[in-house]
Amino acid sequence: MSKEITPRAQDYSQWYNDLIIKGSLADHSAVRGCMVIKPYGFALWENMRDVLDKMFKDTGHQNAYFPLFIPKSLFEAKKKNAEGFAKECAIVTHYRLKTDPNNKGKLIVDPEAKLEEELVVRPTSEAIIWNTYKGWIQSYRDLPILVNQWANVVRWEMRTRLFLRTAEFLWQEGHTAHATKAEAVEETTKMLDVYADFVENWMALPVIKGVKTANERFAGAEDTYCIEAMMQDGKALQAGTSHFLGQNFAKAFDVKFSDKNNNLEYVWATSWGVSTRLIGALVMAHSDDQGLVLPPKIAPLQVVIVPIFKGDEQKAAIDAKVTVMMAELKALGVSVKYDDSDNARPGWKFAEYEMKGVPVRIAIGARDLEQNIVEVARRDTKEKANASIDGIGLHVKNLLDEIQANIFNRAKAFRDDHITEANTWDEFVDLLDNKTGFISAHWDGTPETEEKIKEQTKATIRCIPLDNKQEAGTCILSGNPSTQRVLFARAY
RNA sequence: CGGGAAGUGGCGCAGGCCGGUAGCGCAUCUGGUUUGGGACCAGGGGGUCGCAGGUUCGAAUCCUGUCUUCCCGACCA
Repeated sequence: MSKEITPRAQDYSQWYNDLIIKGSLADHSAVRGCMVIKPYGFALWENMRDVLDKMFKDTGHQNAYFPLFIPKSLFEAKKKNAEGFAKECAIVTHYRLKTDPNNKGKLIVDPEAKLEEELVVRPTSEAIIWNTYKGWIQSYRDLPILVNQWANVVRWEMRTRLFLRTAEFLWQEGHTAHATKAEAVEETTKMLDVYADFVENWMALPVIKGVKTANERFAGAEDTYCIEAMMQDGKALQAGTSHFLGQNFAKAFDVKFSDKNNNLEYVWATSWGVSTRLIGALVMAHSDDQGLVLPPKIAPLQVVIVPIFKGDEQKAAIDAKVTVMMAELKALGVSVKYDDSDNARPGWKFAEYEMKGVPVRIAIGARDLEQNIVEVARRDTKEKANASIDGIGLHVKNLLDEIQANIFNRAKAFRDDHITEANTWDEFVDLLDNKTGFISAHWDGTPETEEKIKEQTKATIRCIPLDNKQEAGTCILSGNPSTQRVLFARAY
């Protein structure tokens, strides 16, 4: 069949692409570097979005929306930020097309319709938002501002991969303004905790919280905090970032407020975001050679019921039982679909729902009815077991919880098993090439050394873990003194 | 931006060197038999061969140009 997936061991990249496309999450589009997110993939994103949105609101944030276009003069106001993104910006220069006088039926850009000032299609929204905040903030009484927006952004990447790096992607970006540094720093770490909570407890993906080195820091930030996850090939994937922006943007956009003592002060800022890239992380971390493996808590569909029958009589008897089971499951908040379509046989359906990563499958046939049981198959381990129809709702609900926990534990065991300490350069290179994963090693703290390591091995410092212990050592490359180990890895 | 591959029914591909008006698998439609791990039989529908020029009596095939996508690299918060 054309539905076969390239095994992980054979070609990891192709395996990933196959999962995305054959699992019906997304497709390539006619636009270079841009994908079509299909209904199944979008349902997954919606579930993730809904959970995050509630978490943001529970921590006092509100949603708003800012323009897609940013006037170039505003964009370049914060120099460091602008330079960081300059190489991958899409620019609007004209506002009208006209028919081509030399080529009937074709359109050309109307040279008469050149914009006075070019518009940058947002790669991120700090500039337009801080320009707006200037008008919102006069007094300490106007602070804090805790705003989030769900939006699309465009980054003209040279090379793209479905979900992991696309020219256009969906994300949320929080932008907050505070009266004090301490409050802004607290916000930065609070949102990092929210991300870690979400990714670990909903996506079942263990992460390491840390802070980025200067080289990897967000353009315009004082500090970039991150959560780093490990994929099944041992590579790292940055799953979310939270930036402490200091007063950088306030100064660039002249945003001041009067404090209680009537002194004018610059506002302190944070920004934080996660994107559809998380879907890529989810897929790469949990799935197998049979298809997607989705965590029950965010799976678009948690349970599918497949009937097996000969003739209308059996079908009617099965339908009756299924109706009862469905009601029971739905009452417990479980999403369930009864696939009694007659255009595919049971075996085909089994394979199809495994491809799509539906956590639990229930098969019910005539011989099950006689014994009042069903066959329950779990996607994560592919184990099958019979279960009594009585109390099936609770049974399945518990099973979903068990699957959620198992997927997390499995990923965590793999992750922990692939964090290794290296104490010599040879050891470092050997681990990177042969064992893969994260390598905990001493670093002398200079950007130059970090850069050299990257050039020689393609490994970057993923983060300095927040709970890092201090210990004296010598840098893996330079031999200079070091006070702590940092995490290196090759990354997506 | 460098290197490679590819654009042919909805999807995946063959045909191309050697030009003669398009074929296979899957999907789809109709009828029937089936249904506990990707069913089978019979019949049917669907394609200006990426686009634009050129050579030729004749181009999917040869030539020139062009567009797009994918993979590898460089680049990447």
